[in-house]
Amino acid sequence: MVRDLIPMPTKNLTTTARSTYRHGDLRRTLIAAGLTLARESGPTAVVLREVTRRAGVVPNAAYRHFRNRDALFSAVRAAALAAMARSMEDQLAQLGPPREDLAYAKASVRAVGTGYLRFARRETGMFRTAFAVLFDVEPTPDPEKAGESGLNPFQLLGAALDRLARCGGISAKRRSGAEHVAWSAVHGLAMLSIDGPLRRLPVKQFESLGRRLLDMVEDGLASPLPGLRTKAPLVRLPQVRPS
Amino acid sequence: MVRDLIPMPTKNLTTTARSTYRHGDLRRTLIAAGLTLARESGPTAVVLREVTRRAGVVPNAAYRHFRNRDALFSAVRAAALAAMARSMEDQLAQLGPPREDLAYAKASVRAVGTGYLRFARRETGMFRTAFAVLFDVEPTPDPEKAGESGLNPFQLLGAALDRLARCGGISAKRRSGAEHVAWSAVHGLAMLSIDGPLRRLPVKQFESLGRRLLDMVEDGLASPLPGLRTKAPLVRLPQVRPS
DNA sequence: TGTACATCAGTGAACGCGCGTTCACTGATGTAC
DNA sequence: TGTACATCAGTGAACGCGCGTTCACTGATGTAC
Repeated sequence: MVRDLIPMPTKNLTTTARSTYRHGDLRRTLIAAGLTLARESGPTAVVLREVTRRAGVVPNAAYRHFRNRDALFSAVRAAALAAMARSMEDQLAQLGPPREDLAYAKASVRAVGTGYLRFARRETGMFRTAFAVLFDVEPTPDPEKAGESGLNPFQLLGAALDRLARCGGISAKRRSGAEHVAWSAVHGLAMLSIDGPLRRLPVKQFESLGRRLLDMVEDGLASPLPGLRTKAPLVRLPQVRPS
Repeated sequence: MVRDLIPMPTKNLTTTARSTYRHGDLRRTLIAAGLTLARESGPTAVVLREVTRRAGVVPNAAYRHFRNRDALFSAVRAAALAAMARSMEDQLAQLGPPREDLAYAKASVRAVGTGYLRFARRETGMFRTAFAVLFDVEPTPDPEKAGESGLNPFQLLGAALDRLARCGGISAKRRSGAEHVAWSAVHGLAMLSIDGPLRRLPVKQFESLGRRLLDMVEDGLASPLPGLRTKAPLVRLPQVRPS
C-alpha cells in the first residue's frame, strides 16, 4: 500500500510499518499532494480522487477535512499563491535591507515583477493554479496565501508601489490604479510565456524581454513631465459601440 | 425535435418541416453551435455531446465531419479568433482610410489594442476560448482564424507595428520584440478584466485604465533619447537561481 | 424520362471511464472514573 | 494503574452522471444507364 511508504507520526518510532489506520495529519498531506499535482500538471490535475490516492487514503476520507472538492482546491490554490509570494520575497531579499530612498523603491518594484515572472516560468503549474478560477484581491488578507512577510503577491506589489510613492517615484495622482497597470503588463508576459508563443523562448531571451517590459512599466509609472504629453491622435478608446 | 426548427437547405422551399434526415451543412452548424456555447460559457462548455444536441443531431454524427472532439474544438477556436480579428478591424476602420503618416500609425496600434481589450470584455467566452489551449503564432496564416482583412489578431498587431516602424515611430532596434511587449501589456489587462479583480470594474473605468495602459505602451515603444536612460539601479533581473 | 443502384450522412444502441459524493461501518485513540 | 467507553478519522461499497467514442445500421440523394 502506498500509504505504508509515507512516514507517520507515531509514538513507537521504531515501527516503520503502519500500525494504525489513523493518518495523523491528513489535511496537510492532502494539500501537499494536491500542490504536487498542481505543480506537475496544473489546476485540472487537482482531482479529489487522485489527491487521496497520492495520500494513500480512500477518496471519501477527504471529506473529514474538506467540505467538497472545491474547498480542497481552494486550499491548494492558497498554497500556490503562498509559493508565489515567496518567490517574490526572494527577489526582494536580494536587495539587502529595505531603505527609504528612490533607488531602493524602484528596485523593489522591479524585484516584485521579477519574482512574479520567474515563478510563472519555473512553476508554471502552480502559477496556472493560482489563477485558475475567478479571483479577487481580498481586502482581508488570508495568511494561507501569504509568504514569509505575511503579504500575498498582490500586497507585495502594493507595498512596493507605496514605497515608490513615498520616495517621490510616482505622483500621487498616478499612484491610484498603478498596481493594475503594472500587474497587467507583467501578468500578460507571464501568460504568454506559459500558454502562448513565448513559452518556447530560451531563458536568456525571456529574461531580456522581462527586463524590457519592466523598463516600460518603470517609465510608465514615472509620469512624463506634465503637459509635455500631447493628446494622443485619433483613437483613444472612443465610446463603446456594438461590433 | 429541435432539428425541425432549424432551416434546412432543401429544393422544395415550401417544405418547412424536415423531410429528410440529411442535414445539409452539419459541419458549419456544429461550429456555429460550438461557438455559441463558447460565447455563453467559455471553452469548457464546448462539449461534443452538447454541441450535437444543439445542432439537433445525434452525438456520433459529428464524427462524419471531425476526427474527434479536439478537431471540433480547434475549429470553434479558429472561429473565436476570427471574431476577435474582426473586433480589431472594427477599431481600425474607425480611423478612416489607411495613411502612411506617424499619426495614423500610432493610432492604428492603439486601435488594435482597443479592439483586443473590448473583445475580451464583451466576448469573454470567446476570448477565453481563443486562449484555452497552448497556442502558437503560426507562420503560415490560417484563413479560418482571420478577419475580413485576411489577417489574424497577431498579424494585425504586427502590421500596425510595421507601419509604425516605417513612419519612424519606433527605432529598427526596438521593432524586434515589440509585439511581445505590446501584446503582453494588453493581454494582461484583458486577463485581469476577465478572471481577476478588474472584472468588476465599470466600463468607464475599464476604458480609462485601457487608455492609460496604451499610453504606457506607446511611450514604451517610442524609445527615449538614447543614452538618456541610465542603467536601472540594483535589480535588473539578475541571473536565475533556484528559489 | 424512368429505373437501378452506389454513396455516405445521419441513426440507435451501447461501451468503459473516472469523476464527486453518499452511506453505514469499524476500530484505535484519549479520557473519565 | 487499570478498565469502560465515547469520539471521530478513515474504510468499503456503491450511486448516478455525462463524457468521448465504437459499431452495425438505414434510407434519402444523386448518378449512370
